[in-house]
Amino acid sequence: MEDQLTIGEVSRRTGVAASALRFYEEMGLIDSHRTVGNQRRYDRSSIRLISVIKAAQEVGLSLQQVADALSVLPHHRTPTKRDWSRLTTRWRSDLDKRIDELVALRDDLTNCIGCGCLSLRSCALFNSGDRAAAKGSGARYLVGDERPQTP
Amino acid sequence: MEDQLTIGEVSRRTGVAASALRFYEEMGLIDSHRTVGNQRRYDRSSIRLISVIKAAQEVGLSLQQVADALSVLPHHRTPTKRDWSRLTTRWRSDLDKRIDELVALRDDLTNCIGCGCLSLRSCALFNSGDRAAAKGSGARYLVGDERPQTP
DNA sequence: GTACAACTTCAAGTATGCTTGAAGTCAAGT
DNA sequence: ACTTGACTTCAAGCATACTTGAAGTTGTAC
Repeated sequence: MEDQLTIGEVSRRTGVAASALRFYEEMGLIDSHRTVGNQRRYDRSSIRLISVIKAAQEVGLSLQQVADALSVLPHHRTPTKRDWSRLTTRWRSDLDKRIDELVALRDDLTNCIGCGCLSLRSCALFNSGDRAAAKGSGARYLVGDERPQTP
Repeated sequence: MEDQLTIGEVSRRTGVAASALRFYEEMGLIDSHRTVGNQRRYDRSSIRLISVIKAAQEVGLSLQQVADALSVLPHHRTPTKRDWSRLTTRWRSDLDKRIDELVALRDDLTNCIGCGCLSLRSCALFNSGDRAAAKGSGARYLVGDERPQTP
């Protein structure tokens, strides 16, 4: 065994199915080179990359978003510390935002449990349209059933 | 306008498309009754329920999971405080878990940014297989590229 | 009483993220 | 050399979560 991994080895080590690895390659997320007999061989660094992909998915990014993010990495040379740093810094802020959203949701839920207000119109959970709307295009996840400024 | 909402009204107030509402109904997530002319009419309380569904999706639950969770609510009578409480308490712990996972991921990512270790084998991000594995069936999101106990 | 938007069902289509299967090729051990 | 498991491509299939479109019906406003 040289410093090259077969798709099976990569699959076993990452827990990602071989079919998924081929799919990722097709999507441009990872790459490999071929043996004379046309079989894929992976650098060890691919394992890292795949871990990062999985982490990003965990955060809730789509493969397309991951692909976009990865495009900041130089494809033709080994990424440097700085390259990775740029990427992970970006993701960290996505992650921060996502965590904040979930924490806000948790707080609402907690209040609602405390006050039993799911049957009440004053409940934060059901009047959080403003906060959600203020967040922008995503996350309009909660909408009140009262229209504050209507007849 | 009585205390009954048309599908269009519900759609506008929740931000959920009418087609999605029909879909939810088919999935057994929500229900409605019909006019003499076979059009759907919704109780105001449906808005609440739909908000809860959206919140649950935000947390990362599938519609099936939401359906399962909602099945604890009595379908034939108006849910009480206690009923809602049971549901939201359950989700809260899911949410807590999810937040913990993301926070752990963020910490790893932060460390990795600090140390630039994405090229190093000592990196927490790439050696967190144990922690991830210990979490159970979900979330095996990070796998090291070193096999600690192999030749 | 008629116009017209809003509703109805049902079938098919879309996007994402893969998996499965068929049919064939490669690599490594004996 | 031969076997056998691992690999290859390509097409089709699947689950989730809907959307779209066709063809027809309802409800409200004038």
